[in-house]
Amino acid sequence: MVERKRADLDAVFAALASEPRRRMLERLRAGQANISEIAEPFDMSLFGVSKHLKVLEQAGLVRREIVGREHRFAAEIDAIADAERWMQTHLAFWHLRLDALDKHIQKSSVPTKRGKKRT
Amino acid sequence: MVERKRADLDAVFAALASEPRRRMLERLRAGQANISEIAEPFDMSLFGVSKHLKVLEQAGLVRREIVGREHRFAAEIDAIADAERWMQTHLAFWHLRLDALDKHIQKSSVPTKRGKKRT
DNA sequence: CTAAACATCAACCACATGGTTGAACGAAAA
DNA sequence: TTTTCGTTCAACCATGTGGTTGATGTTTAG
Repeated sequence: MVERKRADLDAVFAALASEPRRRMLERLRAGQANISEIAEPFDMSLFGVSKHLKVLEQAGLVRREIVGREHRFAAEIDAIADAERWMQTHLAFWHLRLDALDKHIQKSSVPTKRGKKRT
Repeated sequence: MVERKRADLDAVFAALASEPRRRMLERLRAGQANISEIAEPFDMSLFGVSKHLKVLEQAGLVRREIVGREHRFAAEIDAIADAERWMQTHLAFWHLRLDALDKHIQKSSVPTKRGKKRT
């Protein structure tokens, strides 16, 4: 197995909790880019963009490759996949519970007041 | 259509970017609970927990129902589903691109130096 | 060599976040 | 009514975040 370090969910979710950063990720879906290119559509200082990219990098959402005087960034998939897994699990448990509730409702649809509901 | 207001992704992701809050959500998968019950496993003041729950509530991740002197919380699914959708989309684009790259590699596996790669 | 391009650094500001405490308030139980 | 329970409020503190600027450092181009 690839000894990939488990993504820090706190960092991943925090990095995603910013519209500019999500847009930068979307930008990188089209291929790699350097900071100036990434900064282009934003009304923000270059250094501001650089800071955002550092957040994404530390969360493992992008990879930086320094080539001469430019820093080229590329989207990274594993971190986001980990976060997605947490959500999937959460949703799965949720649906399990809804199913259970459904069954419960069907059972107690008989109007005899026998079952004591705790809620 | 249910006129459900689009979840604010910033708020949802930010709310999820905290281990205590994720644990609280996990707790609520087992059913609703009031603040004291939710606070039980945490080494934190009641008011601290209350603040976390407010964050979850404002992100639309939980629903609060005031019953007498207690505030009962229940997990809410739509907001998380929205965030999950963003991730799904992101991953989908990613895989599309990987597929395209695969094809490109297969094409250019013939050693004639015809295709000009821009990267 | 000199100049331009790409990016960083340190310092700063304003504001949000995560946590505490002690006082207070409304509802329920005695 | 008095007490207790569940929770909020205001105030406070420390730290993190999002943004700026001006100076600096490297790499490439002229």
